[in-house]
Amino acid sequence: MSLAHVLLTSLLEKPSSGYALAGRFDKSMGFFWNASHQQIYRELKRMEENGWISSSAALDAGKTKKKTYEVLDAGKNELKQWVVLATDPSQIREEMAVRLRAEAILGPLGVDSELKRHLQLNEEKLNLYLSIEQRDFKKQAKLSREQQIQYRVLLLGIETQRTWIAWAKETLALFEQLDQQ
Amino acid sequence: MSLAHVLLTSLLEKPSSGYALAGRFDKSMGFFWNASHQQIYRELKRMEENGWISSSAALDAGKTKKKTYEVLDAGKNELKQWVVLATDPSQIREEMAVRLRAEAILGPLGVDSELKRHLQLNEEKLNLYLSIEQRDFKKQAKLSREQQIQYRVLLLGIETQRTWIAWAKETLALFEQLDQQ
DNA sequence: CATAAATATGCAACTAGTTGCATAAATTAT
DNA sequence: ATAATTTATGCAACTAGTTGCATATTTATG
Repeated sequence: MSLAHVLLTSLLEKPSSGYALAGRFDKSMGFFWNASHQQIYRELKRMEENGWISSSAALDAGKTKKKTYEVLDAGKNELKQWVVLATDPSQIREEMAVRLRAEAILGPLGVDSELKRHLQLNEEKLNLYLSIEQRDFKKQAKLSREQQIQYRVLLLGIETQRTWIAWAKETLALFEQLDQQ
Repeated sequence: MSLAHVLLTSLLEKPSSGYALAGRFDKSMGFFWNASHQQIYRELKRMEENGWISSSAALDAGKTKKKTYEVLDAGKNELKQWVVLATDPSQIREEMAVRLRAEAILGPLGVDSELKRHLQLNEEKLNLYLSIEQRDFKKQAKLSREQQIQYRVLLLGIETQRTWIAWAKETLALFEQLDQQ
């Protein structure tokens, strides 16, 4: 299981409530591993039972039911072990590839409209990544070890988006060409 | 659900037994959407109950319990609908990105060895894709509509691998540099 | 000041995916 | 001949992930 490890990493970066973690998943860690709030709450509960994290009433206690979670030593050790564990690369799930193969065999169905939509979404995502790059990594002259590694992670996102976008544009060009015949 | 649609596409490309589908998932469709044989058998059963596919004893019946599945009209219609359905791009799950962020925050743990191992695996995968490209798409002068689309799908795999490999090499270079300090 | 939106947590029921095991015939190797 | 491997299908139990709902406070908006 990895959601636990994602949450441990996120909590080490900044102790937070379940709600804050869920929010953060829309902007940062969630680019590479997403989860719904229900999944997060359930997992946090399990992790606390395991003794990996501890919860305490937040500073604004009384106002809301907010709990702040912190990583315990047992959680740190678990994460350290996991980081170097030999695991095979996780399976790719590229739905668009399957759709194209269905389009190839079942004749013109019009996947290109969905491809266009995804192209736009991915262009927006790339722009978001690029703005984070500007904000967090381009303004400073010197990056810390931590920042340099975090930048590498962001760059994987940037390069992956660029590749997908270029591929989608060429693929759309092919469909236009095929339609003209 | 999409496994059903992956199987429908695969069966349209070639009517097969569950075992053959599972085998094919290691070489072709499985590059973009993988499933275990248990999942495949269970899903085929459901699809038959839905009236999307029909099974018949294979030609070599008597020898084995093999069943050959074929796509029915209802299955074709289901697939046609699905292809143009507006769905958001599926979530990325890049475990290596999470590991790097854990490494960034918990100090040097040695992720680079696992990164190296994945780099090699991904180089092997790229070579496999390139050999398929040679075999299926580079030798012929003219490609059919179907083949041109299938080639686009393979190219997504090739470009994705190339991007990941280049990124991993640069990331390993960073770790070497960080280690020297 | 009322109401809409955001903050905050969680249960229950479901679907999808994984792991471990069981079975049996056919083919290949020793 | 017999042992090992490959072909072929499947159940049962589990873990992971999704969907729909329920609840309560706090803060912004008209």
